[in-house]
Amino acid sequence: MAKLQKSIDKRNALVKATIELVNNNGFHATPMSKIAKMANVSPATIYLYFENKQDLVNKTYIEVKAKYTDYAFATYDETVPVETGFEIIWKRIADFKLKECENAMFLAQCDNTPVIDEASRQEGIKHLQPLLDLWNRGKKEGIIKPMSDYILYAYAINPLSFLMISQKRGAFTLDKTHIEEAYQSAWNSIKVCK
Amino acid sequence: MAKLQKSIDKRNALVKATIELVNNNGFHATPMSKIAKMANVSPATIYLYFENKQDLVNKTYIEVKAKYTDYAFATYDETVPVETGFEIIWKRIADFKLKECENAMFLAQCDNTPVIDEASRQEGIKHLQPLLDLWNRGKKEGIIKPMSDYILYAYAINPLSFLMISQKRGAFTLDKTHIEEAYQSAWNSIKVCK
DNA sequence: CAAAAAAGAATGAACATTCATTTTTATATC
DNA sequence: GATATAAAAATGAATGTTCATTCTTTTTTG
Repeated sequence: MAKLQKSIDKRNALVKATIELVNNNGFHATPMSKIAKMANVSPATIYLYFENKQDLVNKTYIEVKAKYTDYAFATYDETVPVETGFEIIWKRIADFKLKECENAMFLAQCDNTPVIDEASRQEGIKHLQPLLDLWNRGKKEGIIKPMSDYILYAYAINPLSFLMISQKRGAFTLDKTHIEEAYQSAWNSIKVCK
Repeated sequence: MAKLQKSIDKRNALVKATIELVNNNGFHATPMSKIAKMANVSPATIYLYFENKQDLVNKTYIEVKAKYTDYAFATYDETVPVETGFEIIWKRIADFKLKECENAMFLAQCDNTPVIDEASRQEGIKHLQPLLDLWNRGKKEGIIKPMSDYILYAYAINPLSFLMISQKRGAFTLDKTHIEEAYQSAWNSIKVCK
């Protein structure tokens, strides 16, 4: 196998192990030695790819966040009507939270704790711009309530994180019907009522 | 001062210090020594009140959760109409998240990470029953959508956590108008549309 | 065979918890 | 009410472990 590919594989294995261990044990209980073991690598090797533990977690966060937004906007075309566009993006995000559960869990944990550098957090937010643009268009057209993007995100998108975590904890199961109900709730919370 | 009162004060100081340090640094970066220092107590003293670090965090979680639900339902009277009851509880919760920011932040962090024992988590959920009862009544009366309590909570209540965290991070400020907008979004997401 | 990558062992710091003493409190006695 | 004393509470200093990171050596690659 080519040297470069091997390096990429090793790096990916480290990122994957980090996600898995942090998800299951929390940041406080995932030592570098365990990450190394899970990635089949010596602890020292981690430091060839990352500066230190904080750097490893920051970079993992940014990469997962990028994966998330790439997925979210993959099928979105900004020429589409606002309501359609919102549904497309929303359903993709819901899909991501269901299918890429490990990645989504990791983001949820990072977004609610102080484990991530402020700089890396800012970096992660950037990629969300297409959704904010869509909302701005919706506001101008009088379709979406003229509220802060934070409130829109809190009601339209963030509830999915809560549902995903509940599902992961085994408290309840998120099926097709639930997703449809959730979508209606999301849309009802941000659309202008006629 | 009476001996008993002094003990209570010391225990409270420990709980308070735990909340503050975990909020600001995360669980992984709050050693017992710092908790002790902030509470003006010797590290050894912590072990007179709590079994170990895990126990300290679990107990802190349960106590804060109880404070949260006590506050939420303090002015609620279950004979009131569903919509009124929901508004009363919702506004109290919003109030709590704004005024008891430290406590609310701590809960948000615990609810999104694996730092809390499953048993303690279960214990914390119990106190939410009055809200679930209200929702059941609303469902029977055809006022509230017949959805899982998890979905209702995800849309009606959980967004406040996201808004509070955003506010704490300085990203935006939650004022009276925002709260009113948020309330409307919450209600719109769970009410049956006529 | 030289350079790069990886490894395992070593290092030193940080930490949770315990231990041996000291201090405080409550009670009993005068 | 003052004093003595036993029990309880609290302490600061160990203890032993775990951990992130580095160092030296070995292995792999081109």
